[in-house]
Amino acid sequence: MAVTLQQIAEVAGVSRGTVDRALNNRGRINPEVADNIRKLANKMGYQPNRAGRALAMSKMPVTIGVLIQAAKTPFMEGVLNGVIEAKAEVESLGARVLIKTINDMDATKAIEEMQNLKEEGCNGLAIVPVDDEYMKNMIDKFAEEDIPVVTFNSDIEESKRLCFVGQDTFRSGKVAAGLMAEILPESGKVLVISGYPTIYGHRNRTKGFTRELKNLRNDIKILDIQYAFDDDQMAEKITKGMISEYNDLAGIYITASGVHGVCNALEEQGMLNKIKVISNDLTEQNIRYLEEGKINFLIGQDSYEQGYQPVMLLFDKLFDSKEPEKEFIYTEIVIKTKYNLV
Amino acid sequence: MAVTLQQIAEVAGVSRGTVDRALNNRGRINPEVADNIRKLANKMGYQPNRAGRALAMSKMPVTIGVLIQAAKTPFMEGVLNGVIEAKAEVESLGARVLIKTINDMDATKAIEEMQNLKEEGCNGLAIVPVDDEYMKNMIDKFAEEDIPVVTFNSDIEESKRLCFVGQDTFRSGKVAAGLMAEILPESGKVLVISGYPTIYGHRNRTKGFTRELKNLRNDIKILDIQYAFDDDQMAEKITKGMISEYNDLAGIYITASGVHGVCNALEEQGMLNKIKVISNDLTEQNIRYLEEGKINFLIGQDSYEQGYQPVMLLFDKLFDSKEPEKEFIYTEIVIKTKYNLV
DNA sequence: TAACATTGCGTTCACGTGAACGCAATGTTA
DNA sequence: TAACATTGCGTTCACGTGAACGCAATGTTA
Repeated sequence: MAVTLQQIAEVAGVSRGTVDRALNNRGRINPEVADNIRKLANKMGYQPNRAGRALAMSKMPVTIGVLIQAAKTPFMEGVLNGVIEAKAEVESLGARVLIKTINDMDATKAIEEMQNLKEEGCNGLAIVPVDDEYMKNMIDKFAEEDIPVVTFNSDIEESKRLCFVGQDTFRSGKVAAGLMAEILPESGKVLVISGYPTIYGHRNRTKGFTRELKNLRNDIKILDIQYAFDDDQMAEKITKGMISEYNDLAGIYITASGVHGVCNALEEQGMLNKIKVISNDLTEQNIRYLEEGKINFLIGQDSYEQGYQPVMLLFDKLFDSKEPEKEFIYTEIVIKTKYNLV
Repeated sequence: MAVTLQQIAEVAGVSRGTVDRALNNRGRINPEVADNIRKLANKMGYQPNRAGRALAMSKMPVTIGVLIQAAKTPFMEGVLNGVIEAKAEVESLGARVLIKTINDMDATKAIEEMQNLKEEGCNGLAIVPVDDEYMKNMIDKFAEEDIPVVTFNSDIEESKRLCFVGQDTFRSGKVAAGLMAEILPESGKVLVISGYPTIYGHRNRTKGFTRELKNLRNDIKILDIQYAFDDDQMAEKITKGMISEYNDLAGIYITASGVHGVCNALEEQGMLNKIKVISNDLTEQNIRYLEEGKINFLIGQDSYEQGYQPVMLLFDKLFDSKEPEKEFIYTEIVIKTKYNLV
């Protein structure tokens, strides 16, 4: 049977209140007495009973805010599912979770909503940040006021956020390279199409991909990285250009949006299935192309965990004073073919 | 703020006890009154507070038994981690989890341990069953005594178990076929090595694999299925035989143990990297071969979920009277290369 | 030295629930 | 009709915890 505060109090010969003060560092206690009690609690294997704590804290419930884009992509739906599941779980323990969706993650709007959430009583915040100086300052301000902020999906490393939950994008690029190396024929050229080079994740993916592919296949030449800025028409134009320039083009890796344009180009030039295509993100369109066999692999993120974890990390911190184990909590890198979707 | 029994009682103009009787179907209540209260509770969005329930039930705690092999494979460690995590979670709500490991899942021994667990007060059981008539009867007996049994990893479909948590093995075979189709060269032969044909999972994997590969690649000939009975030497002998018989052998799919034998054969005959190898299960040895590039893909199971889910399903059933959503709860089919291990 | 603050403890209240008990009104049996 | 059972409710207790309060002993300030 589990050890309770009362049992510790009896063994220590003090009252329950004193044990409480000792274990929760509330002060107003003789340091020696506190130390003894802590040692005793440790020896007896005391673990606070969550149910008791939850009831006692229901007067001042832990309140977690979640600020998230409203975008209706399968990825975002997965994230939202994770958030909702976590919400149900912590709410059954008396906590509150306020979910705010905004249409586009514009920094000014987001900062405004952060302020609103604070005024609604949030003592912890999970947010998909944008790379913006004011947003960083806002996160730091929250942290200084002892309102921990967890970033997820994207990150501002220099900020005082508690931790980050998301993908290791460099490694994601390496996974793509490993797959490409498996399916490429003997010799040939590979095209890398990146999104905005200013976006950290895109830069990292291309870096991981090119480095590892060079390692694995010295019979393959990687063409200069092309930037399509998440634009399908641009991606299509680039692809067409490369196909006509290099008749031994064997593979294309796209770090971001633009798959539609690439597939259009391949189809028009009759190169579908001849040129291997690997991309990231389980968007609806990407999934359709995967099912149709127009692209070979998708590298996905565990969207559910990216929603679930931030809420839970904040709850553990605010409810149990439990710090996250790591600063970077990387979600699994998922390889998807048409056979293991869902 | 969350709705409580007390609030419902006030609105309904009855006492809290009456609401409790209505919502938990305890009888001793006017059916009309009960019906009204249930409707009201629904309308008010009542969700029982887990913390309150947990405290109230701490006199007769929910007790969950887990019966599991002691094998020290990475897979089993993952399962055990999942069980341990779930244990911590439900114990913090006052429940108890008794974990029993046995060295080999011998039916007689397992049945004995099931009996022991029942005598120790288990009111729910998670078990990796073996295909055995007596075991099936024991599971049925438990079910009849209102002790729900969840099977995981393997299953006895005909039994009265609550549900099964594990892999869809047929689909797992199809995933392997999809990968094989991607990496095989133009034309050639593929060898399928199965474990014991009597084991449901092995049969299903070969079936899924052969059917789908035939679909995808009519330039590829699939050789007659060979049985290595999870034996490395047998697998090695088969592989050597096939290599010398067919000089266009291009791929090998192994449903079970025997990868070591296959790799030995390939190495001796200088065919490493020339013949593609795909197998199942993230054993230590398999992972090493994957890292060394001797095998191309591993199809893995989500071991953690296979330990975590059964305990949670039983807890939800026993604590919240919540039935599992499905009879078959399939864990994700994971594609592993050396780049997305862990 | 009087007035007040701090230290170091014990005690009480409240949180929401399930189980057990109480008890009047009504039904059933011999 | 007396003795007992059942129905239909209300009431109380207990679970473990955090916060607030109480209060004597000791320290600090003017």
